[in-house]
Amino acid sequence: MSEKTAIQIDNQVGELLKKNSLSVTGSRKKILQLFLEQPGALAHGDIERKAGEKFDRVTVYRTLQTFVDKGIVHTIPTADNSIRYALCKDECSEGHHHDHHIHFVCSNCNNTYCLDDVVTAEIKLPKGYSAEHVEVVVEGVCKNCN
Amino acid sequence: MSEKTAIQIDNQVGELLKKNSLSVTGSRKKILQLFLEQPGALAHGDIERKAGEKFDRVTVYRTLQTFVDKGIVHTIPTADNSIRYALCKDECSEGHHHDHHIHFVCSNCNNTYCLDDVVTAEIKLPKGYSAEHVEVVVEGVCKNCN
DNA sequence: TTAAAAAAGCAACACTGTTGCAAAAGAAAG
DNA sequence: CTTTCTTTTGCAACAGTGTTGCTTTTTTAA
Ligand SMILES: [Mn+2]
Ligand SMILES: [Mn+2]
Ligand SMILES: [Zn+2]
Ligand SMILES: [Zn+2]
Repeated sequence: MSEKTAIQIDNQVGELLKKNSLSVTGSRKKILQLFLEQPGALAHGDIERKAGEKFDRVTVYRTLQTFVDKGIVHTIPTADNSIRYALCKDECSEGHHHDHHIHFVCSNCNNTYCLDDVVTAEIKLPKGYSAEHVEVVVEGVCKNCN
Repeated sequence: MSEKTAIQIDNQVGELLKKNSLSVTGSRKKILQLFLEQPGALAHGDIERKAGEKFDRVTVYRTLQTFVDKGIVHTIPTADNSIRYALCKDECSEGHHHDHHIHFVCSNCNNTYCLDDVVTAEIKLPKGYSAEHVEVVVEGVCKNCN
């Protein structure tokens, strides 16, 4: 599959917003575009740098929070304490994320990837503990840097 | 095994500091005590609240950083982007942490535990990716809250 | 086109973490 | 125990991050 065209991305952006009953505004289109035109995850800072000249810092925060609430993006915790955001797959619905994939942070290029196809073995917890959610973050060297 | 006495903890604190060639100071003793007299992990805020009336905020930051550098404590990333700190096992040496255990965050009491005995299966990454470090954080209900 | 609802921008603020520097405390030696 | 040297602490100032209340602007829907 080749690179997506600007038109294709634009259509996808509109669809995504409508599907989630969100009004179509400049900041939402711009930020969603950023996610769609590249494969990895974005830190808040990245987004602010790329969209922030045009939009207020507060708007970026509120837009991302809206996307998380609606199940359009999900957050990825990292060791350096900076939240990353990545697009959810279609199955995520409002207030209920289904992202059970693991995340990979490249120590070289610092990009973060959702590895959707990696299956993780069930974890046997000690007696008395019950799991609700498991978060796996792998740090290493990515495909492009290897 | 019963609860540790104040004397026991005090001895342990002294030993730990000497073993790592750190001078024995009020803040280091106090903060190390906090870790030793309870099983879970501590957020920076916790420590600041419990030790901060006596010590400056900056001192707490610097003390924790020193402990991390020396391999006395290790950090635990969490979904809410607040770093937790927990005591390392004996094998950790300066600049080289060996904590390959998983971490458990209770969604009820909000305590964080190191689960040293849980073994995690090897993760099969896609071609081209190589792992250096794997971080597993399980969220659920802990032994005390179940 | 208009009215109602939602979002954006702005200012102000709280919280977190960092740095430089002077004062205080600790370690080592005599 | 006292002196000297080294390390740590406290303080002040600051940068970065995220939040809130309120007003203006934009979007939506009738
Ligand atoms: Mn993901
Ligand atoms: Mn641990
Ligand atoms: Zn890379
Ligand atoms: Zn609990």
